[in-house]
Amino acid sequence: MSAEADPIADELSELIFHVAGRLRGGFNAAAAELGLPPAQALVLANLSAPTPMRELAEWLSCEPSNVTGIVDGLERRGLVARRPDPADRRVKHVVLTEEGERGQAELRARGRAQAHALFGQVETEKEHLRDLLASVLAGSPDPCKSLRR
Amino acid sequence: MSAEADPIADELSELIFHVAGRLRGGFNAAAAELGLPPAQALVLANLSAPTPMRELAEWLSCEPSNVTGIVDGLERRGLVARRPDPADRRVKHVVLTEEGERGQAELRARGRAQAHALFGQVETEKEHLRDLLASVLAGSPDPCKSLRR
DNA sequence: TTCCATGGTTAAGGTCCTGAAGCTTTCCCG
DNA sequence: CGGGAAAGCTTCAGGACCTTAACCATGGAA
Repeated sequence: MSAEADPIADELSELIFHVAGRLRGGFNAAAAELGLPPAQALVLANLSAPTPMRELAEWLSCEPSNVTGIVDGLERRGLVARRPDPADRRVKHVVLTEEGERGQAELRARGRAQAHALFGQVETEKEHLRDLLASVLAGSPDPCKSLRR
Repeated sequence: MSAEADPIADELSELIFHVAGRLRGGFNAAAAELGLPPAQALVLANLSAPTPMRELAEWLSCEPSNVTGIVDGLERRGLVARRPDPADRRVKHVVLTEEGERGQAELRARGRAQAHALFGQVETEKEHLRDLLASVLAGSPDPCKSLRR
């Protein structure tokens, strides 16, 4: 149990939080302009293929009962629909409506613009930064599969 | 309005979110073991000098009315106290109790351990990673002052 | 068939957050 | 000096998020 000081790691945590906070702030602002609360916007932005509720819960790292409410909100706004799985009538797949596709495109466009603006600062070192972050994550296993594509 | 693709920036956003999520997950777990909800733990971990409510609100990027509730929680648990400012009787300074000092030490120790574990992966490049992240943040103005020390 | 596991929902309870309204205290300008 | 505007904090109403426990319907297997 190494109790070394490692002040650089402390700094790194703080920096990561700041950068993530900046990104999340921008994302939430974009979501608010579409009249969407953060969690609903997060799902909308990352949903592509029809996805069972349970899978969404895993991806969000929360309880399935919570996902019910979030998807309820998206459904109420007409951005998403529940489609029963013909093979297993217990599961319901969440799918984008056409309105949902538009909202997703809007959110993703804003996210891309924001990322481009933020990381333009390190234009010449983007690949390096990416590799460093990736190797940080490679340390411990992360069971989160991507929801996109 | 450059609408370039910039797929690296997209990747970077996702990576930042993942790393931050890992950190936040660990922090929240540590907080939960102390019986503290996330926001209260966040304040406890970062509070050092006596701090007016308004300043806390700025640091948390939220409305002052919200801070009231969070500090109420910490006060209810005996970790924090409200001390009136003798110079301006409108303001109340939030200060740590002895119990609060202990909780803060515990939270910070866990945070340090976690950061060390995570960023040990890039041992030889920590400084470089720090500089890259710092220059990302240098891009736009961030009015958030540190609460520590 | 019977039993149990699984996917999803409901209900109750707590935390976080906002906006509007209110209180006290301070500040400033006439 | 006096009176209004402004600042700091709280309260209230309302919404969103999240967890646990209980429940229903379906599926699978002994």
